[in-house]
Amino acid sequence: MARTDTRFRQSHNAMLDMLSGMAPGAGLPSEVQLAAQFGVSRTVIRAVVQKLGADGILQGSGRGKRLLRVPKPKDHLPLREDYIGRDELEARFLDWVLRFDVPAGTALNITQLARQFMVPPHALQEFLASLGQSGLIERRPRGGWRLLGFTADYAVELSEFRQVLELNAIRVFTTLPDDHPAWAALASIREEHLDLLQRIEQDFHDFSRLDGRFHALLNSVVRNRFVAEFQKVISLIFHYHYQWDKTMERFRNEAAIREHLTIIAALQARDTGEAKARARAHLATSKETLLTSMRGHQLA
Amino acid sequence: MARTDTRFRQSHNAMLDMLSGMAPGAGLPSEVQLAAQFGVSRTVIRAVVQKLGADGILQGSGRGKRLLRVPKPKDHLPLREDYIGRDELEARFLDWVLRFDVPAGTALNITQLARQFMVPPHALQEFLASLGQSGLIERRPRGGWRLLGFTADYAVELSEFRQVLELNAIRVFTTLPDDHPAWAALASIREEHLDLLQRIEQDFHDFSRLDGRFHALLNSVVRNRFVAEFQKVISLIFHYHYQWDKTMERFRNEAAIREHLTIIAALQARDTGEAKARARAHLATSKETLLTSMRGHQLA
DNA sequence: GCGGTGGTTTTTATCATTAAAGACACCATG
DNA sequence: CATGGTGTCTTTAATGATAAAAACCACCGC
Repeated sequence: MARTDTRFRQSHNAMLDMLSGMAPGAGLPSEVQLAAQFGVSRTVIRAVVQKLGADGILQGSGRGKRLLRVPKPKDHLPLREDYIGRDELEARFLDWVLRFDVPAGTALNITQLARQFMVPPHALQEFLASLGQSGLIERRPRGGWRLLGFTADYAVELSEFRQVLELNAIRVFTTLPDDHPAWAALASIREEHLDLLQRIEQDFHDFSRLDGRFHALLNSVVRNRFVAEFQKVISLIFHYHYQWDKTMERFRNEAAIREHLTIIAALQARDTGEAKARARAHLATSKETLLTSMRGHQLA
Repeated sequence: MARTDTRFRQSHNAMLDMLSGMAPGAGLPSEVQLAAQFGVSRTVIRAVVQKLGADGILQGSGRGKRLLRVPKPKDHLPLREDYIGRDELEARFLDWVLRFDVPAGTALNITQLARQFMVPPHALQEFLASLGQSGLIERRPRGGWRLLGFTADYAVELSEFRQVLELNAIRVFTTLPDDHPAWAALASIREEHLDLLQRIEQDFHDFSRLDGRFHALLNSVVRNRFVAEFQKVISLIFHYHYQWDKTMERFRNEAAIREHLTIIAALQARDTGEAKARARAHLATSKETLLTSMRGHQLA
């Protein structure tokens, strides 16, 4: 088999479901209508109709198709639920790389990884290529891939780049007109910070997501596809590391919340210099956290 | 045939060349030595030796291989010089997209493009995936690719991103210690600017390359793989557009040189604020040039 | 014992196959 | 005669198969 016939099977079963609601002898809609209804091409519909004819469920051909007998549950075709989507592949792969700190320079094995992640080798190949620009992966001269690894160097450069983007975002933020929706969002997220600070003893775990949303908000005011693209990578990696370093988590998070609040205050006061300074301090601690988290993890 | 046997053919011919310098009856080096010498695996060497044996050039097997007759030029295997490299593919593709302004939203046809660019479809697929993060291309839901196109929006965002990176580079530059080699490079490139200014009437075409090197120097002080990666894309696109817009080229270039010189002067005076301001002005004109160049090209 | 060779396994790039999508022309029916 | 439907065919991209290349291992001869 070449391409998977998932589409055919799904349409087949959907057609059975439709036919179940009809009386024997009733006529069918036209092929074009069926195709539009199921969101597939006419080719698929025709294949389904032909199979149903062979199975004795439909009778006649062309315009004169009629329902011969009501389909039974057994007529449904089983469909294999293999193959995960691209997003899940990304999550699983990063999880694998970051969690089991694969040593830098490891040669990656396409087929093995493809089996491991339950994707066709082809899809993995494409995924690795798309990761190429993130600097985590390198093409070997003659075939194959090499994992450059998530090294301390990488973390430092990532943090520095993040700082460049985020300081720029803050500069842009302070120049926004007062009626810009971002100001309302900022006030709202400030409330959330205060709220979480109140119940920090129990709910300090919630900070990771709040942190992600806060930084996303800051960067959202920069309408730039390149920034957005990098932001995705950055937040992903920081998010993953947050899940590890459990040391002092409660205190780290409380300190981070307070740092966020000083940034918010400076922004609301339209004090660019102060906001930048506060953000610099916050990003510096964030970078340190990332680095110590990595060191701790390498020992484990 | 699955993989191309280019490697085999090259080794085969290289081996013939080596044998030409030997006398009939002479013994051969070991397989491992030959493999190391030609930079291929033993498998290839063994295949070559077997073929040469079948062709009556070598005799015996294993340790006892001897040269039977001196090979003739006709024994050389022809090797197909198809298939360009990855760098040339990148150049050709960008050239195609930027030059023939393909309308935004065009669906790309893998096989057709692969033929057009003389690469195996597989390689093109991987190339497109690697371009995914540059924002020029998008994966269609069910197979295929869509060219998002080099629109005015794209150019604006690219320019803005460039500005963020470059202003940061300038900030870093002014903090460099006096004995950093970048200062010498800066002085040297300043001389080149002055030199070109002298002979601007004839040689204004040389500016494009000088411009590229100037901006590369600025960014080189930021040791960051993400910056470097983006710098590649940016300089590529700006370089391509420089080749088009011939209107006022002589005057544009002279003005740009003078702008460069003011930036250099501010840097050498360690005046961060002034350098940033000058750079901002320069990048603004550069952006305008890019945009007008695009408008002009769309009319053509 | 050591270097070399033969055989075998693993892995990756390409090829051939096939499902899906779309285009076109003809036919039936009002 | 016009409109909508169907049959046939072409094009395209995903996938399984496959061969080349590299790596591994065990054995042999000196």
